[in-house]
Amino acid sequence: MSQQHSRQEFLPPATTATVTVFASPTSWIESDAVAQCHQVAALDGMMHVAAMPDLHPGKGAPIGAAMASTILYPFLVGSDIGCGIAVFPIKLKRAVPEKLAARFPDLDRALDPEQDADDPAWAVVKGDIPAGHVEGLGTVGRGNHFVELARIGTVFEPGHVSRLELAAGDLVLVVHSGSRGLGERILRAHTEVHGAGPAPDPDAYLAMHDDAVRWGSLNRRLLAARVAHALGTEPTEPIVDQCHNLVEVRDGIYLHRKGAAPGDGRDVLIAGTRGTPSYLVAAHAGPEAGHSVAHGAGRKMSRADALRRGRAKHTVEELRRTPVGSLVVCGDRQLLFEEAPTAYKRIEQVIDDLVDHDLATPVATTIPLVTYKTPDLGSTPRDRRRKRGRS
DNA sequence: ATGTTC
Repeated sequence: MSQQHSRQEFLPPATTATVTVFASPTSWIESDAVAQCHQVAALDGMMHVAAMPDLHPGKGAPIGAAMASTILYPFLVGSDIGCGIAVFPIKLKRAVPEKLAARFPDLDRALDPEQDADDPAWAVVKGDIPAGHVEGLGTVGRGNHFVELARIGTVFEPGHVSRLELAAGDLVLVVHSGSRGLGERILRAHTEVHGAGPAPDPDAYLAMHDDAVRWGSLNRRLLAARVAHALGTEPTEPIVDQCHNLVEVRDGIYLHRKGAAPGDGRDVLIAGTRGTPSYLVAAHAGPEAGHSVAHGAGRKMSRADALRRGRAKHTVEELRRTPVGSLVVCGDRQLLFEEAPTAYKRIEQVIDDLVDHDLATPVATTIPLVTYKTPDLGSTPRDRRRKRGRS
């Protein structure tokens, strides 16, 4: 027995995890990202890596993948535990992008439980704030996060859309945000001791992880409520709220999702870009796909490349007023270039790949009207203080 | 991605 044991140490792992890429051969998939999938596949305990058509390289681990393992690796979820996309119906009498863009509240400023005690957005908080973490509550964050006012565009599945009590032309708020500093703190606490190694006490990690997932969902509700009130209407319950950075325990296996949304019989909003439609899909992914679907268009360029190439190719004005006629509220010029639609893959190709692999059925598109990322240029600190005073 | 950078 001991002989058998020692012999195995000189052999390759008995089982090498499978890697499946759910994309067509012509889809834009960087070889670096596929290489990362194979690095993940070589980890102890790894069983299967399912790469989504929005796959792109991440920091250490690929983004746009579901990874099933007998061992829990916190770095495969990353720091933004609980990040996800929620969709909230919203009713407005008129939707003129210019007028509405000016009314968005400052979503870089956290809701303070004492100073903002009378803010009506608090009504969406039913129980305790997860982990008691009030820092950054109600803020959208940076990177690819946003709050978007959009209208339902093409309807592919009329029955499904009417079951959601929606119709073409109706307005929705799409909120993409995560757990801000909380998830970052949870990953850092692990990494400082164990690096990219497994969680020594998976249940202890999962308890903190679950807090971050709940916090992210609550934060998306708070963001939607802040915007709804600022636009003169009441908050609603989300019709969709799927988290794409999390680990799910399934039949005793840890299914890590990093930029992959739960796709087993659920509706998912797959984000396009700040200038193209997004797709609401009915997801029906099986085990081969890690029960998952894509979470967005997926980056085609690194942030550095997008900034360098974008400055040569685009003006700030054309990025703020997009091809679909929407406005982008983003006072951070660098972020505006990093998040340019041309820095992303074509969302239609991502959706086609999901459909071709029978992972999802398109239900409807959402067309942006106003995408809020961070307070606008020309909005000085004094302007923002005055705006707060009014709201 | 991030209570981040010099």
